[in-house]
Amino acid sequence: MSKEEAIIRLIPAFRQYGYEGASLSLLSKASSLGKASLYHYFPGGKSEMAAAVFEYVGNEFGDLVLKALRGENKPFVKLQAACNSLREFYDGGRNSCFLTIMSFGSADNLFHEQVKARLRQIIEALTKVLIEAGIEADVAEVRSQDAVAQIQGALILVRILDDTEPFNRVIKSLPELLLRL
Amino acid sequence: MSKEEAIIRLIPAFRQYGYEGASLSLLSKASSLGKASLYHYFPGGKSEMAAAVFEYVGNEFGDLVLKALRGENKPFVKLQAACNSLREFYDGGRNSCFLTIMSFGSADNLFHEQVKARLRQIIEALTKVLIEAGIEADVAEVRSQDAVAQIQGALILVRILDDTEPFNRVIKSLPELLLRL
DNA sequence: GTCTATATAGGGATAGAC
DNA sequence: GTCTATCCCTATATAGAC
Repeated sequence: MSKEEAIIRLIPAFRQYGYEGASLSLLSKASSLGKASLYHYFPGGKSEMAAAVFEYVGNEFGDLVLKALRGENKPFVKLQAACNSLREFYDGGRNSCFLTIMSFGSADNLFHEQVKARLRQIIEALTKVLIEAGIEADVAEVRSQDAVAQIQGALILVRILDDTEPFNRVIKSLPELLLRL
Repeated sequence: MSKEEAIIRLIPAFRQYGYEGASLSLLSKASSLGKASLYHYFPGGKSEMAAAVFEYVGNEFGDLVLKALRGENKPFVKLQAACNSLREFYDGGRNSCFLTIMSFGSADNLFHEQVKARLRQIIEALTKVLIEAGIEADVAEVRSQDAVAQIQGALILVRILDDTEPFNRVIKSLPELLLRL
């Protein structure tokens, strides 16, 4: 098994149980690897596993969502593409966001700066598209922040209410909401 | 020390570290009570402590925020009052929401239904005010959900970005956003 | 690279004195 | 009602065989 494969198998465990909740026995089961094997790939232990997962998922997000925001298409088209990618990335709202997961408990102590950097990157990419669309810079920034908050909040509602509708609704309305006059 | 006092002292610990992250040693320090004393007040152990905290905070929210949504004032006035209470309740965005905290890891297994009930209660109370204001029922419900999501998301942004502005902005714009035509 | 077995620390929880 | 001391279990992490 490759390290990448190991990381991929760890993702759902951290996603569902959070950093503290994902015990090594649990991670071992989830990956079908003995504890010692996990330590072979991640000598730094659990925190290194979480860091690897966080980085991997972050890159995935970059390739899938942020990529859609770059390029030469019209802003509205790019936003629509990004929203489709978002739906895929979050599995229609069923996946929790790692930024949220990593912002609690001791994970926050360990990863605060990295999480902050990722979030800023997302907001910045979104802001750029809005500016392209002719929206004033400071309005664009605020609106991007609000959009990200809306998504994060929707993901929480989905978890709690056992209903993916809040997420789908947000995703559907997002491009127009962002580009409103 | 009364049980209520014990609960009050436990609140910040659970808020900051989450359910799994709040170890008994930590809870013991936070409350200035020995572990055995904690078990005197909460024979059911940590889960009972969390349940008590969750209930207490929920009641606090009811007395402070939901109360503002009842009564005879005009909808817009009630929403403004509720937003002021929200700002107080979340300490300007510095407090995380217990609904979010309790929706991860094993806390989710333990408290899922209670968390869901609380969230529904909040959405319902909000929806009722919007209906009073003449908004159609299904629009009102959707808009209430979105508002709650916006707040939850803003609280996450605040945590991650170390900046309370996203929360304050949402709170400020919420009454008009909810009652827009 | 993966396993079994084990070391060590910290977790939740209890007993019993005061 | 609060403490000290302690129990048992699980958690993280490591050793060493294959």
